Amino acid sequence: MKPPEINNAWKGAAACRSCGIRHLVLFADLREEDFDQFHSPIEEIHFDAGGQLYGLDDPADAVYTIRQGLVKLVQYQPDGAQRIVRLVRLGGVAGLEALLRPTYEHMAIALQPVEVCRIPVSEVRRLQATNPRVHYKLMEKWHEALTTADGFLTGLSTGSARQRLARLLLLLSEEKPEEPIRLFTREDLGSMLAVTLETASRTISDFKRLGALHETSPNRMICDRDKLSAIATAA
Amino acid sequence: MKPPEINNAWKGAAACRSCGIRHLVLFADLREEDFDQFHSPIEEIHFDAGGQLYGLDDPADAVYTIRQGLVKLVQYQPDGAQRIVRLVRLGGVAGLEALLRPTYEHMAIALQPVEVCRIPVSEVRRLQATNPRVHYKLMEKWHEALTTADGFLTGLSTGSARQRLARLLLLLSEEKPEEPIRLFTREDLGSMLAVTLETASRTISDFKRLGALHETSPNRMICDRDKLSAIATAA
DNA sequence: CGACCCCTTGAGGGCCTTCAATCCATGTGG
DNA sequence: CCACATGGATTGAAGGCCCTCAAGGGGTCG
Repeated sequence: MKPPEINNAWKGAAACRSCGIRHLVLFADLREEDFDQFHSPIEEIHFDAGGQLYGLDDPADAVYTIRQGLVKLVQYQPDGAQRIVRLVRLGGVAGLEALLRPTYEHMAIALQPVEVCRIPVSEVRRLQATNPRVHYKLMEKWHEALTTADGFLTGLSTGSARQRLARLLLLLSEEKPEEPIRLFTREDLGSMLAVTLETASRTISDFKRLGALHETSPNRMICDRDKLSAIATAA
Repeated sequence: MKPPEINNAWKGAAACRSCGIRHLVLFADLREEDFDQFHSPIEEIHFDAGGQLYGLDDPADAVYTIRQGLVKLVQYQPDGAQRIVRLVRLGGVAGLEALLRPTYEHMAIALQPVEVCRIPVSEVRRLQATNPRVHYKLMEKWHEALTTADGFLTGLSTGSARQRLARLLLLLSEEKPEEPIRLFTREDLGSMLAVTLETASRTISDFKRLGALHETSPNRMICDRDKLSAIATAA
């Protein structure tokens, strides 16, 4: 167990006013004077793949909006194994429980190089109290998280391992179907689909043989979404 | 397919002021004058087991707080099979998406005789805008739903069928460990644990033989929580 | 009493897990 | 520059758990 590298970097105060994805996140519709009211700094932070945004039971004093990359939310099963309960992508928010609880209820880890905005809870609380739109956006984010969780339950936790993996790949490739997707470790794949890493590996290999996946460079895959759809819904 | 019986009954306008579980639900901390502001009636409704609170894609114009009984939230899997994604119990809320979406995203069915309060969306919206405590309670309910979903993912969708069933039984018996719990159909059990109804049945029988379950009357079981815990965490 | 629904139990087979060995890329130290 | 250690990926073999198909049991209701 070597100590983790310095895998996050503070990139300076965020420029919320000119944020390119503001419409996706909490501060859509803020007015100029709202920005002037910020008391605590909103930071833009980079994490390398594997970097930890926050840990289980860490003091929860900020929520994180994802500007780029992919973050996994992990819980521990009764037997101590890990289970990935959600993925958070561009525009998504991690750590919403910080608004209600003193500590985080998951571990949040970057699956790819990630850019996030770290927003202190105090700011979110103040803004949602005064600004109904922030309040509405916040509820949308809760709903988003819940919808994702439901999707994991119906899509990624039922059916054969082949079907589950195919559905996950469809999910990962839906934004940019033409571009290759970065796949993560087989262990992560397994703990997302509730199968072993060996099964994940075998199934990936199988998909490559079938032509449903095409590996352009190590762990970068182009998805044949038609073939994957056929597998995902197969009897 | 016979048409469903008349299995719900309007029980009159709810007496929110004197509600025994008000501290659990959305209207904790309302003042007297808030109640006077109600425009649409809040109804108290009874459903028999099997009764449907709302269906998938129904127009969503109310949220439901559960006063008694157990409600399942059901989604359909890609192959058309049903999947129970959440259970809602005393104090829980079903249909929160009504605040954000025009239609419901699940089917909500009573697993037992159920008492609910049906609260029109318009009332919730108005109250949360003016009353920060309602707004806070609402967020708590979102969080509650998400926590339940996470529990389903980590506890009820991983491990062997034996472990999953044991965990579910622990969940169902945690409120009143001494009292027998009503078990639902093996099909529902299966679609909650992502196993077949036969496996659910076999495992129940097995638990009875082991003494982990004791059947007092048909489908009423007393749980030996120690034995179930041992099974739930077994290697 | 028979129809119906749900539960139970059996037998066979397939999928996935488990244990294990090998391969490959990377990085470290000699 | 190469040997070696390391961590992840791949593949094999054996076995067990769960699914599938099927038959029979028990309760309820017309």
